Amino acid sequence: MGRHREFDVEKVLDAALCVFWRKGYEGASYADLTEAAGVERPALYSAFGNKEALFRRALDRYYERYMDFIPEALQLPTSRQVAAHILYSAADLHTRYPGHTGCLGINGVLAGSDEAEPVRQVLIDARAAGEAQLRERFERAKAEGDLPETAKPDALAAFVMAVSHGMAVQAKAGFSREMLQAVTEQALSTWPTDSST
Amino acid sequence: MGRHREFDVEKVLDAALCVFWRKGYEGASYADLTEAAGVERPALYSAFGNKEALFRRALDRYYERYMDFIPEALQLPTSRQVAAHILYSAADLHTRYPGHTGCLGINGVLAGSDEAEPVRQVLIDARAAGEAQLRERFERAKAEGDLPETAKPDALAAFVMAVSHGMAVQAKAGFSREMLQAVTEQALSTWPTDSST
DNA sequence: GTGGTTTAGTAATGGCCATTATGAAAATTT
DNA sequence: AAATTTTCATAATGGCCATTACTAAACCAC
Repeated sequence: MGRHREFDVEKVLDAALCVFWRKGYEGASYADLTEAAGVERPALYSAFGNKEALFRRALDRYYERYMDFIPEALQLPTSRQVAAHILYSAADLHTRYPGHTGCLGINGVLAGSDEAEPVRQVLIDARAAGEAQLRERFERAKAEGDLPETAKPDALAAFVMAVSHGMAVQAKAGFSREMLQAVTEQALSTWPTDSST
Repeated sequence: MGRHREFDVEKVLDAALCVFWRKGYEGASYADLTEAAGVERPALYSAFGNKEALFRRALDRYYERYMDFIPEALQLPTSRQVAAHILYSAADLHTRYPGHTGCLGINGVLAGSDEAEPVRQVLIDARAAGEAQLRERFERAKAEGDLPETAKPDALAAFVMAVSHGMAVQAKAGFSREMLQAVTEQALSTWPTDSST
């Protein structure tokens, strides 16, 4: 019973996601969000709670819809393919939409006022979770002989993430996709090979 | 004639630099700045102008005092030493001060409200200038035979900067210096060498 | 010491911010 | 159709923001 919701929650979430992607958490105001979503302020509050909750929902959606290349990559047969898929996909994602370049997780709250600390922590945790998955995948690769005994899975995972994050920063600075692909190729040229093969 | 200034401009600038480093441009309020500097609001305005001008002064100081490893690196004899010096120095700088990790230029304004656009552009330009110097250095290395004919100086410069920026992000997420050094080693592991030597 | 000039510090100003009170409108239930 | 419940939209609220009048104090030249 009661009145029906007149807007599409998913569409509003997509609109909010784009605004946060472009302006970051603190840089995005409710004026920006309502304009992008075409929905009045109180509707956003009643549907999502406060700004932090809205950002978290947008972040979840970001991982679902745009970071799906991570689980894809983890299932590839060799560690090199895993790294290559992640880096090429990141280069693509960070330059795909001229309106919001770079990475939501990084643009979101690298720095900001103390009030944004909880949000910052959420993003740090999300990054750490991704990196942990990658490290485990590389540990498996080492056990399987795909990576040499001398390989350090934690360093390799951190390296792949660092290059990906660095490309996100560069994308925000206006780098072309081709340049980011060249960066990816240079990064992959350092990939260790199993010397016994 | 007239009254003397009672505070040390350099010290105030250092204090402001630290605040911007930690909180970014928009995240730093005048309440933060005056508290850190121990100087009242109007004194900051009369000495530096507005917030943007203060940030620019702090940024200049940042390059002078903390990014001096870039000109140092450019004078080293081989391209590999150049890259190594930059990456190790960045790993060190980004983790040197627990209170303000990462890089001022990146924490500053990766994303934010539209009002911060001019500041964002200043940082983009500063990054681009550094990268251009690096590219020119690698072009020289290629001409000197230190890098092979197949090497792409622009891609190598972008790669070094990407790894450095990525490490800055990771430092902000709490990575240890040791981990960043491992990332650096991985990045340097296949620096192109002149095959004719 | 006095006049002119620069700085210091208090306290204001207007604007934007996230959040919400209030009441009208719409839909479901009885 | 009447009662109830939920959403919608206007407009308010209090807080923090960058910026600045304004007054008092400190210094220099004469």
